Amino acid sequence: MFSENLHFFEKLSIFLIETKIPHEKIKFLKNTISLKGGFIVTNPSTADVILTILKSPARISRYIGSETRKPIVSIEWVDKCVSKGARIEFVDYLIRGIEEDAMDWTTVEEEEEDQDLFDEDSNSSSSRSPIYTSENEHSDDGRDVDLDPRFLNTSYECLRPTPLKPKFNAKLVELLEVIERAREVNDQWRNALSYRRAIAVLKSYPRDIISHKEIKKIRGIGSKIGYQIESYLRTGTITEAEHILQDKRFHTLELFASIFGVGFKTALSWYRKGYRTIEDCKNHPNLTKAQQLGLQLFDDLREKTLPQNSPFSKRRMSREDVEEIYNIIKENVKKLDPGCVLQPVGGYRRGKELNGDLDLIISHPDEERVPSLLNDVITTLTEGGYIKNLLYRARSESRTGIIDHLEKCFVAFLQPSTQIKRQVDFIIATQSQFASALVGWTGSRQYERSLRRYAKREKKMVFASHGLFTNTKPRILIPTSTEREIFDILGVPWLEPEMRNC
DNA sequence: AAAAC
Repeated sequence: MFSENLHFFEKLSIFLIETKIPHEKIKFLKNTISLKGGFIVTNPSTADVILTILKSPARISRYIGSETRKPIVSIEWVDKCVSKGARIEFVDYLIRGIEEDAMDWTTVEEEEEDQDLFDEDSNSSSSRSPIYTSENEHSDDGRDVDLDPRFLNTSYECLRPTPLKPKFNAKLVELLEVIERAREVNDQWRNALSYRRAIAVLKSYPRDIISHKEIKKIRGIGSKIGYQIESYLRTGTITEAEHILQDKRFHTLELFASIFGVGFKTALSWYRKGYRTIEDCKNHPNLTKAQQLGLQLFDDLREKTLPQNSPFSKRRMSREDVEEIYNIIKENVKKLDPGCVLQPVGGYRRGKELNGDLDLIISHPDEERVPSLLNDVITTLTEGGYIKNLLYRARSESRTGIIDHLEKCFVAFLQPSTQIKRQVDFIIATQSQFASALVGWTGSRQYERSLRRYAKREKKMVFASHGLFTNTKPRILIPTSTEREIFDILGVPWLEPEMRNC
């Protein structure tokens, strides 16, 4: 005879930790709470209950400070109340009850030490609670689906093949890439990394994701991205990605960061100064040497970080463009010294159709010849009228401002057929460095990241583009002569360059 | 801070 209690949150004051909850979901929670008679408070000490999606006590304590006398409850509790039409007990949703001792949870913060290495948004699949329950309990994407057995569920991307163009989940990958770029351009690299890793999973997954239950079993996809994927499965899109694509600020930041010599921090600071166009940037008072060149050559080199479908990137190189340039360089370098060994690397070697630059390793069997090699190559190609500008140069002996210990030079190279200046990166390696330079400069960025992490954590070795070392006090070089040998020593499966596109 | 994978 009782009708449903429509105000089952009556007089309940709630403090909501919004961190890691997708915007949509926050809106839904706030709406539901006030609709059902509850209210949101901005101070945890005035709340009856604290709602969160977070699971790490150390993490939660950052948002509620020393407040330990309140129950902390998972946001799923709200979903459950809605579906039951009544306020239900906290018990099954308690992250921390009131009686519990505050001691064990204001302590440890060590989980963060591996920041570069571990995705803050990831979790081990076993310890995960079912947080993906949507407001729509009857959506048909909720089937419990096992992971595809062909998929290697690991957080090391270098252990599984990742093709350049995913056969599955392509639209989803595209949307998540938008969000990843937005994070990157906003200088949230840790968060961008979370997306990067989720994208890598989806690109290597051997079939379309069909259920959010499937997603939560995958290592490397945490709660927030899991939610976004769930909403993608329901609606066919991710609203945040759609919003980003409409956002002028995002496009401007991407444009600025695509200037050679301008990174995300500078792009942000210029945007905050009110700059909106490339012309605005040109008037900036103290441009660095690199930025002056980047702006001067902007129309030639504009493709640095811009994705293929960006309105600003029309000048990426086809494989034929790259080959034209490569053949010219090869001819001239061989004429200079027939002993030189040339090896194109980077995205071109991984099979990319459209490339922003050409990365080229040059080596020589004679160690004595190597130190003068780069100068000679640059001189020859400059005299030949090909190299028009030097963009960046790093000598192996300089200790600061060096990407790795290999000598290298980035130049603007005039492509004869198009008369467009293209970026060519020369990397010099001795014969003993050649194999690791090959592995290190073929990429992808994410592949290299996971390879180094795997070497360090699983094998107690340090992999760098100039060599493989033991991870000991004085590092000891482990000699390698081929790419396969490096893979064997590290114990990672051999992957063709085309399968390192994570 | 930026250049690279």
